[in-house]
Amino acid sequence: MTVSVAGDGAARGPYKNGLKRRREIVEAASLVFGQYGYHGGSLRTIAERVGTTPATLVAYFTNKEGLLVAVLEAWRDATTNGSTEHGLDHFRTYIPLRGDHTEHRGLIELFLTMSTEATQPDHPARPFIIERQQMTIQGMSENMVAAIEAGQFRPMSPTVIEWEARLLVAVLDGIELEWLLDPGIDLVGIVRHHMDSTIARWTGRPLDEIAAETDAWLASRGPND
Amino acid sequence: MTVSVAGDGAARGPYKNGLKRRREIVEAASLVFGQYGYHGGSLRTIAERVGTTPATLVAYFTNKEGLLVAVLEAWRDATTNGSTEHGLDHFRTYIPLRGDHTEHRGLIELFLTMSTEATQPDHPARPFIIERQQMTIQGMSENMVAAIEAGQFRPMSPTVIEWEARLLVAVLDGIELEWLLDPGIDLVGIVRHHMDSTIARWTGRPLDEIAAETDAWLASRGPND
DNA sequence: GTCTATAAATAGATAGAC
DNA sequence: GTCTATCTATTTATAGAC
Repeated sequence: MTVSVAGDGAARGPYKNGLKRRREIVEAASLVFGQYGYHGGSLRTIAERVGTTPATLVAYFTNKEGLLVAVLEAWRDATTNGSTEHGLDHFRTYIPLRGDHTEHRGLIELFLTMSTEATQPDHPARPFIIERQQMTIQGMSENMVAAIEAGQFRPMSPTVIEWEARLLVAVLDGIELEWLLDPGIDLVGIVRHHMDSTIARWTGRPLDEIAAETDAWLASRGPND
Repeated sequence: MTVSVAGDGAARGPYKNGLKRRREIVEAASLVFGQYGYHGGSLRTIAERVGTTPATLVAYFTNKEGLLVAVLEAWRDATTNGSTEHGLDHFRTYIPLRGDHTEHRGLIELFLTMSTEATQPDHPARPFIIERQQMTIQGMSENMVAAIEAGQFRPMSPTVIEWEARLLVAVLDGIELEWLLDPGIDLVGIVRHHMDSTIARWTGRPLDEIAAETDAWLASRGPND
């Protein structure tokens, strides 16, 4: 039923040009779905931006839902936090991540639009969004446990660990919504302030000490990293 | 241009039954717009739920956008934090507020759906959402300043005050999105934990002390308040 | 592989009867 | 004040030519 494509693509035979076209369509659809939502974004609008017709889109992705699935898979591949940092430093990786995101406003719009729509039980993006959310919370929780066991964080109960992870997800999602509504705010500054405050609270160490460490950490990974 | 109605309504003359009908329509429209968004929610769907026709809706509200405006005004009147608490205790009022909200899921869906859509420059709900957001942040900032001047909170720079207010808004919005995606989470417990942690951080006092004060504060306003 | 043409359903809005 | 009927535009999806 679903057309699985992302990941194989060795550009052989008739797919040589098709794959490039496919990426163009997915990119345009990503912007349109992010702007107008799944129902509000029409195949017509997407086709016009690529310079083709709705019929061609259907020929590629079977139907509108198939196109949405391709968009979500591309979004996941582009936004997964692939950091190799563990324990305390893992949480610092969320600071430069926001900087990257501001350069791709479309990806943030897509994420928030799909998340809000996925609130409805029968929305096609719902399983995707829910799984993604759980993965993020699980990753945060594991890194908190690792930091506690390494003596970096003060001990916390499993309930508090889950609450803290959910609160961090809430902050990151909520502040991006605020940024979309008012791009003038200092997104990276705010997130950095929050991560430093939170790490100070989790470690029980003074804020200025944590902030100095974050400075060093940011400098060590270089401006272009 | 806008049809101002909410608030006067002394039920005189031909408006006697009309006002009741009007409220029914606004309530149904609130649910539909919250579920499917502004573009995705059709006048037909709303009319069916009220047991009438799209033509009647237009007769009441001129057009679809007029109906949306009425919905947003009703939502504002129903969700404004009307607490008379100032300074530190003002921030505790956000805890029982979430409990009230979970009983009206439709209002939360409407708020998040409209906020996400209002991200688009030409969305009819945009001015409304932006003003509301600014009012909330301003109210929080003022209460933080009051608490600092009263010696309840440690001093903070204006920049940090604004950042902290924006972060609190982010948490409250983000955690409601998580609750919509998974209503099984303990929304009130998580918000209470966050408010206690935040107040402890702002005051510089130990968490258990703040938590005990919150217990007393919650008990003093009674279970039905 | 991509197009034109079109089917079938649904959208917001209007006209006019009662 | 509320309805039926209808207009015009737009939606997703299909059929078939090239």
